[in-house]
Amino acid sequence: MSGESDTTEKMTAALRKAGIRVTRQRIALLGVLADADDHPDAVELHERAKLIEPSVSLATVYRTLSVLEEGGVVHRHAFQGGGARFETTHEEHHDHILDVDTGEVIEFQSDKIEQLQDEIARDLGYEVVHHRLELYCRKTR
Amino acid sequence: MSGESDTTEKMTAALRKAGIRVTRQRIALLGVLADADDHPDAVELHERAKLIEPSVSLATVYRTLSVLEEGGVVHRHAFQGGGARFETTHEEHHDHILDVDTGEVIEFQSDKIEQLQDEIARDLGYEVVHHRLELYCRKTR
DNA sequence: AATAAGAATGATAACGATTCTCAAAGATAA
DNA sequence: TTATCTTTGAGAATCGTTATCATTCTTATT
Repeated sequence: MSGESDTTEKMTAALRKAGIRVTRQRIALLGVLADADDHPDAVELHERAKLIEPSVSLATVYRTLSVLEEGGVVHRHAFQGGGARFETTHEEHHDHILDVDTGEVIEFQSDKIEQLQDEIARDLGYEVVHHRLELYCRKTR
Repeated sequence: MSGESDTTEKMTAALRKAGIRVTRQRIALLGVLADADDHPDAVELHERAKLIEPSVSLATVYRTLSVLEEGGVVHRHAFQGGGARFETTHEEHHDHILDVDTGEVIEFQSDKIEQLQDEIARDLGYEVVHHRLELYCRKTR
């Protein structure tokens, strides 16, 4: 039996793997991110991280998010209104539907759209470095 | 022969048509927007408007841009990095390619992509209210 | 385990883009 | 022309985020 939680070990390993120095704050924040199945902003992540590691400051949350982003561990999204929101990098690329009434975020993926994007760019003499596709939607009921 | 410029008359008419009160500042800003073939931000629009009407303040530029947006006269875009950028509402809807090296903005339009978006949303029980599609690209040479 | 060197941290100031406040000036309709 | 209501300029305030800096912590090396 170890004194360290399973999550701590996992996050430590993940940080080392990404070549990022391991600190209590980073373990806490990465744990929070791994647990989140929504797309929280920095302030929300700060709230959650404080429950695990009360000393984390908002400045460190922002700094760590940038570090994790550079390390390819998280993605930053700048949806309309409010600040940036984050999610851990998982399997395949996806885009987002945003429910304009509830603020809920749904992920989707379409090879067809990706192909069309490449095609359009190519025809204009460009290649796509990255893109942003957000559908602001309302539930049809 | 009129003492008023042709542009002034046109902008005045456009404002009245949109049900927006006519002021010197608004005429100037709308004239600048109509002339712009790029996608300037508020500060840039302020610079240009001051050449026509030196008294315009940045606050009024922001206020007027919101009014014009509500009136459907201009569109506001929040591209990555920096502040919002604006363009007059012209003919058909379009999306944007952004040259990541030069900052240049190219417009494009694809019915196919629009259709696919609607389809994807529909399948998930949503209808698209509006969307954001930006391709961050590099010239292939 | 002790250490040295560099990196990360918390607190808070600073920042850029945008909005708000409020008294003064202006536009519109009667 | 007047009365009413809107818009304006100047600057303060706000929001999300980044920078500063002295202190604390990680890490690699003993």
